[in-house]
Amino acid sequence: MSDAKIKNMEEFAAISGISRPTVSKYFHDPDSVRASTRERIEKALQDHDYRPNIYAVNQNRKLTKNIGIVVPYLADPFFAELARNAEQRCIDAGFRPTLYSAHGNPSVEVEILESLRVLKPAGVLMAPLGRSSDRAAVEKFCADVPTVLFDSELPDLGVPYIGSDNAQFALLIVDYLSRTGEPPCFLEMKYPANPNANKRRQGYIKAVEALGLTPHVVSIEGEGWSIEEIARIGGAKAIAKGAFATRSVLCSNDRLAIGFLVACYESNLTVGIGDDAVIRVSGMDDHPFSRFTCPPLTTVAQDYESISRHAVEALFGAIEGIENPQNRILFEGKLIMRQSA
Amino acid sequence: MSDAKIKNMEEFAAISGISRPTVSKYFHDPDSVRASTRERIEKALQDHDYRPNIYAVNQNRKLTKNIGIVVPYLADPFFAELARNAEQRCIDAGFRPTLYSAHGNPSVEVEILESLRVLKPAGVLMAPLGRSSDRAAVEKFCADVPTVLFDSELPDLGVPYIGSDNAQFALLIVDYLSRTGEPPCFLEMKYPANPNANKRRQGYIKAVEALGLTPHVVSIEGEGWSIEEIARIGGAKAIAKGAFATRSVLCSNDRLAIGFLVACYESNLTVGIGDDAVIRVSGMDDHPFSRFTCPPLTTVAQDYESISRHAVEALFGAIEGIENPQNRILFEGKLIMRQSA
DNA sequence: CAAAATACTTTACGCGCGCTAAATTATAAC
DNA sequence: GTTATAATTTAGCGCGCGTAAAGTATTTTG
Repeated sequence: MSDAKIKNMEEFAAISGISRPTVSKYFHDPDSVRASTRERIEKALQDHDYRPNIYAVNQNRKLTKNIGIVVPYLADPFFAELARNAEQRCIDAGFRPTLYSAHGNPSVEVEILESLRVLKPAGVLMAPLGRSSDRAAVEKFCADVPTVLFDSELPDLGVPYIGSDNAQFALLIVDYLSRTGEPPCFLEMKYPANPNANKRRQGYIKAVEALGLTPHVVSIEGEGWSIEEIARIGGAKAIAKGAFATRSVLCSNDRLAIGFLVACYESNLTVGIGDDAVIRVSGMDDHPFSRFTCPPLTTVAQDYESISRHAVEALFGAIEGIENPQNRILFEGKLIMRQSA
Repeated sequence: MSDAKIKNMEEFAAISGISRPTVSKYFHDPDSVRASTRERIEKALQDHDYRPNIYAVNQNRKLTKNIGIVVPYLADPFFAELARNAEQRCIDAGFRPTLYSAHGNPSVEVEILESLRVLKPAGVLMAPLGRSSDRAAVEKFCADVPTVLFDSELPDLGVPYIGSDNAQFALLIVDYLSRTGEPPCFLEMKYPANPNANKRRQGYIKAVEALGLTPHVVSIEGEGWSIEEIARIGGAKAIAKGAFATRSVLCSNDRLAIGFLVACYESNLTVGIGDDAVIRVSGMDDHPFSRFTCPPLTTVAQDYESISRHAVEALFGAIEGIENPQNRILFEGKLIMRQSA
């Protein structure tokens, strides 16, 4: 490794004994040059460690190799995992993903889109905040940049969407809980962040009614992304009021369930399926932390793998201008039985 | 808002009636132009929504406004929070932060540094993986790019470091636990990911010995970042073996404690300070989830705020070439008393 | 072995903006 | 109103690379 630093492609081309346009071609696609020239370039590359200036490259290419990955709340390990998965797939495909979190804030979400425009990304993978998202801003962005939405849908936007079949989630776990004990009540936030919550509630009601039973929905106050804390406070109140008609609670998502478990603990309700337990609690999502609650949380697992894979593939399709007829793909969940229910 | 799209600064300058160099100056620093010209530019900006091409800008500036924020494991909410905090501060200072996670993988960490070189960032804020980091690669990077390390130190690297006074953490909580009950045993991973763990163990030993007592360190097997799972498995084994000499366990960090709480649950040990409790468990870090365990976790809170603020400030100093004599700043922790101990 | 096909080289321009020096205003100070 | 000062304009080069056209070398084909 020579320490003589190479300034630009011109110099590097001279050193490797190949013309600059050919070297440029090589960096764009190594297989596009003859094997013998490729070898010469790669030999020079070993000795001199040169890399094209990314700014000069992107200035001249119509399309950059950048991909934006936008999630609503990165401090939620659920989104961190989804983002990580998608990120790796983009890298493997030769793109440069960049991660953004709206931190639960709609104006931050809009700012992210603005700053993404400047980056002229090839495409964007976006899990919107949901209800609080600036629909118009997102719609306009999607019209300008190939975008695939995931996790949370913005209805009727005409943008490709990959997510979970939330109604099926509810059906699955209502079925299980009803088979193994009392049918569940449903715990949710009164003003949930995204439309998934509504679909889960509807799925719950339908599933319970299909069993000829009466649904019981408990909606608690509180907005924003401090979901565990909202569930802890609201859950304790609901317990004190005797709001739960049965000894089984299905929470709209795992973070709510985690908070509700604390509420139960603080209300001296033993949770689980043991003899001493007085209440069963379950969630939905298979949040990374759900297996480390006490007791470990019974839940419905999102198909992380399939969602991220299909989202990325749909994006690559959109980037290449392929109109996918299947504009909306939903994946089923799997029941994860643990000790809480 | 006219829809006529502006191609470049030349065109925008013509529309706003100001010369291009002045417009350029404005974008570099709005206050560097006369108020009256600033108004004219901003008026044109309202009508036409033009933004300088970021690639052309960065190609010509010696120094970009990019800042890299590198953390070892973004799916850990602790790092997500630290990153978020630092990110916001960078934005407020007019920089463009980009978030990277090594996902617990040393080779990914090196790749991040490589790709950061290409971005020619003004500076980098890095929480290294720790023990598994490629020291040589990090050292070389730090020599080339202004870098501030935080959370986890790479000793004797001569790079500014902002972190916590881990020995003080241990002292604080050993003191508390010993005052209110039996002195704690110390639970840790045999091969911890970063040097903080060692300092905490040393602090624990010193604190216990200062009380004239015998330290008991329990080191469990397992490597990597699945810390809760490691603690669950290893903790259960240790419990079964009767490895804990006292009825009080101090875990090296909150994630270990969260896993250990599950081990206790599964071993039918009631945790807490109530009459029925047989063991007290505490952690260190004040992990975002530590308040939602059952029982809520007693811990020592890292000073997120101070760490991120000082790290960012130290970085800004380094960017401006200011040699800070105080090359290493440690912050004290605060005792957070909850129901687990 | 000649012709055709492919790969490469040379030349040259363009991308959008940073930056500078000199000339020309506009503003502030007296 | 004159000066000193600050702000702006004019003019033009340079950054590093993409890309196109035309010519030359190499490989493939028959």
